[in-house]
Amino acid sequence: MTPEKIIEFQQKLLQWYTENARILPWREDPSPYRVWISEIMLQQTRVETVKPYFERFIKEIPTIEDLAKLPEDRLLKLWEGLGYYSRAKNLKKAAQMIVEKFHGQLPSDSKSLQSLPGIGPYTSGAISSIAFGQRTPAIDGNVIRVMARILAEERNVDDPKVKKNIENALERLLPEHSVGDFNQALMELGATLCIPKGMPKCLQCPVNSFCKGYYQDMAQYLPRKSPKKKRKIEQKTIEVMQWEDKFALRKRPEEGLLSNLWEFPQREGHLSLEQCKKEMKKHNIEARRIISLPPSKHIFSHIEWHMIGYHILLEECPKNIELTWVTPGEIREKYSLPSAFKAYYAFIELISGE
DNA sequence: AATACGGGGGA
DNA sequence: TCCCCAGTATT
Repeated sequence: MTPEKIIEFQQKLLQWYTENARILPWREDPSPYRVWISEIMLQQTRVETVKPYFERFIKEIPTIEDLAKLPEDRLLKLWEGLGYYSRAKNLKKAAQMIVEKFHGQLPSDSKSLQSLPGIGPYTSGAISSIAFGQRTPAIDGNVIRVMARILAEERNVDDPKVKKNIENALERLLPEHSVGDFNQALMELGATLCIPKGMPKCLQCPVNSFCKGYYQDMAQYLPRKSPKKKRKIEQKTIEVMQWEDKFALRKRPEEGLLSNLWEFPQREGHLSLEQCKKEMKKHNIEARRIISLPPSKHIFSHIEWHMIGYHILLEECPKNIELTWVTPGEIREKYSLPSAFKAYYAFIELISGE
């Protein structure tokens, strides 16, 4: 593109953004802290999902210092249901580093930002451009799609070489001023017009005259990506153990899936009622009554849990150091229980009459 | 280069 | 059922 064309592209896109930008909580005051929190929450997560989490988070933890000293259990409770929980743990780690190494202020350049845990190539570019006005690209899934269509890039965009090519093309398009708006405009375009599914709304697009994919009538078939691999299926048996008005939870390990979150005790495989009774006896747990609960399925990005469950009513409280006994109300207020256990949590709320 | 890591919404 | 989402860290 000629320099004149580039200027025209920038103007068209920014003008469209001025008129069509959605009103979002993190846009009303794009301070570095708020932009940071929003960008972390928005990683692989839809805008509509993030909105309520963001508002609640900022209200309770308004500054980096507050975040740096926030207890992890409280942090995980605020993150409950949002997924990718290492984001929350990295957030606190990064806040402590910012207090220690950067005098409590987020650095403005993308290189320093990337030295903080949880901040990679996309997020560093987003923060430095949106919060600090630095001329850095912010390439997320939206931008990849928009650029692949503009360039009519038919190669696999999962290939780092192809991604680098898109980055180079985008660098040349970045304006000297309003870079944050420019980056957000590209993402907004991807989210509202240049959409991933269904027909892209090219007729409404402010930059369709620059789009090679549009002229070749190819936009809807781009970008091309590597095929996904299939999920592994795991069978689980969930034990909903009740003693008086309390239920047993245990804390998951520090590493791996759903680390440090709470769960109902579970065993590998689908145990029959008889096997379940046998397990109870083996651990010297006296059950008054065991009934089976409806099966439930939970889909992660890379695993499927196919769960069956048993409600196990106990005579006395077992002296198992692993287990923590809590009421449904306490779970709701204090314990971070992943969405995978929703069906069984709903059951205990139901039988507790809450 | 491939895999781990959540959860939900829409076709 | 599958894909995608304002991706990052680890292997």
